[in-house]
Amino acid sequence: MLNFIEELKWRGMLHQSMPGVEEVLSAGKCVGYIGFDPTAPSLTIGNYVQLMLLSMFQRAGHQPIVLMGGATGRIGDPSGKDKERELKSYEELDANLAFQVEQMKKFLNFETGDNRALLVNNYDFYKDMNVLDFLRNVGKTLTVNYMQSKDSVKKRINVEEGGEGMSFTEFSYQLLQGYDFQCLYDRYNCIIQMGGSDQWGNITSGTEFIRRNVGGKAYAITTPLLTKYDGTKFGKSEQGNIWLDPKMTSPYRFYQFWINSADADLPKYFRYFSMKSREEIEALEAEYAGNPNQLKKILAEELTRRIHSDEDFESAFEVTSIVFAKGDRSMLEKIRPAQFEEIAESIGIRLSRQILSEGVGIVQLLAAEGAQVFSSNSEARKAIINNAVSLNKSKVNNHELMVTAADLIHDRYMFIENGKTKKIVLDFS
RNA sequence: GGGAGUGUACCAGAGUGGCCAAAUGGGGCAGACUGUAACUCUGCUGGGAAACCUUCGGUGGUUCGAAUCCAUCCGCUCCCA
Repeated sequence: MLNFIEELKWRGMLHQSMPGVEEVLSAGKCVGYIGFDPTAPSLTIGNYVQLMLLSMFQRAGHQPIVLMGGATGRIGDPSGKDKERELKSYEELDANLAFQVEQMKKFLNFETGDNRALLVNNYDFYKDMNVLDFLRNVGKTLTVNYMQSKDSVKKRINVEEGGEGMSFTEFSYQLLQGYDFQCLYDRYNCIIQMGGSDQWGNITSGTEFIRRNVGGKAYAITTPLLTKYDGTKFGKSEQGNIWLDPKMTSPYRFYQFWINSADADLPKYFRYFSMKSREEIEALEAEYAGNPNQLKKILAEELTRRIHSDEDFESAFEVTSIVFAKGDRSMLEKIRPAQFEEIAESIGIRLSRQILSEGVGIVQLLAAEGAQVFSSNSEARKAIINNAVSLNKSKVNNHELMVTAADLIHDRYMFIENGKTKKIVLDFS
């Protein structure tokens, strides 16, 4: 069985922890939780780090609780945000929450064992509470002074340093999160809260709640904020966030995200995301020390298989090998129609055949509504003039080129590349 | 309630009557080099083939001409009460 803290340490996933956690954890089964606010209809690859944490916690024999922020999501966590946030509608939040819960089920064991994961919604803690109860039972716990001393609050309040101010609503967020912890402590004997390092302040508010209101002892553990080697935010690609929902980020794009990651980030990513053991990971790193691309492939494969499926990986892998192969139009012609269909499924965009009937300018085609390759004619033209665009594996060097049905592969597809990594199949079905 | 500021493109931020589609930096995209990496260098970064059109919080004015002046409204911040 895993030693939870040891595991976190060698993976570089331990940022801060309260003294005494190690002893408590090694003394036997503990209950711990991580909160997730339903701010989006899918979890992101960033949330996945927290799921890994819960998963390791579970594999170490402890019991994880997923706390869904039905209530806290309605408020908005100010941590790590330099601006007040737009509130989301209740409908949207409820829908998001349902989607995210579905995704969770894939990564934690909610079904069997005496340490099976529990799912709790903090809306249940508040739905029957009125304002006076809140002020007397929750608000009374912490002083404003204490709450103000938290980093996330200080940054926003200190105007000399560019703080933008903060509404009372967001200021109260830490009260909710603190009270959450207390409720879980009461109901499930939950004594550990985990989270990203930006959550430290909120988590320690929770341990204060438990100490003051029920005289208990609870602990905090945080992971370092995962960043890219250049210090920028992890988990965004050119096209935006990397979601776990295949409808929002296709398995192909998910696979490509890892293949495209920087060499310098790889060791860190491997330790954060791979379920492989320490021995396996260290062996792989030694074996492929001079070949980071191979390591990227191994990690990309593992994650695509786990987060999506074996079939999704096979498909993403195959599409990648075809689409990135060197060659010319004749090579595209050799691809079987059935296989082309699979490629189109990953990176295809459907267009009406009609626009080809009389021939269409390459610029107009690529900027066409629905083609989504470029957002305007001039953008498309500039890209072509910059030598960035290929049609059926050959560079387009004339922005007035007319495209006709003769340019179709298998009388149906066109293969467009913008730059080296952006590949699109136009599907004139 | 009183007072002082402030609002410019993805972000930061200059511009204070024409030379402004708007400096500069960051970010983004692309090209060269490579390995679908990084570094470096180069180009592009509102729309339009162009004439020209739309943009500097909103509206309405002044003017031959407004991001720039005036009025008014809205948002944000700070100080006093």
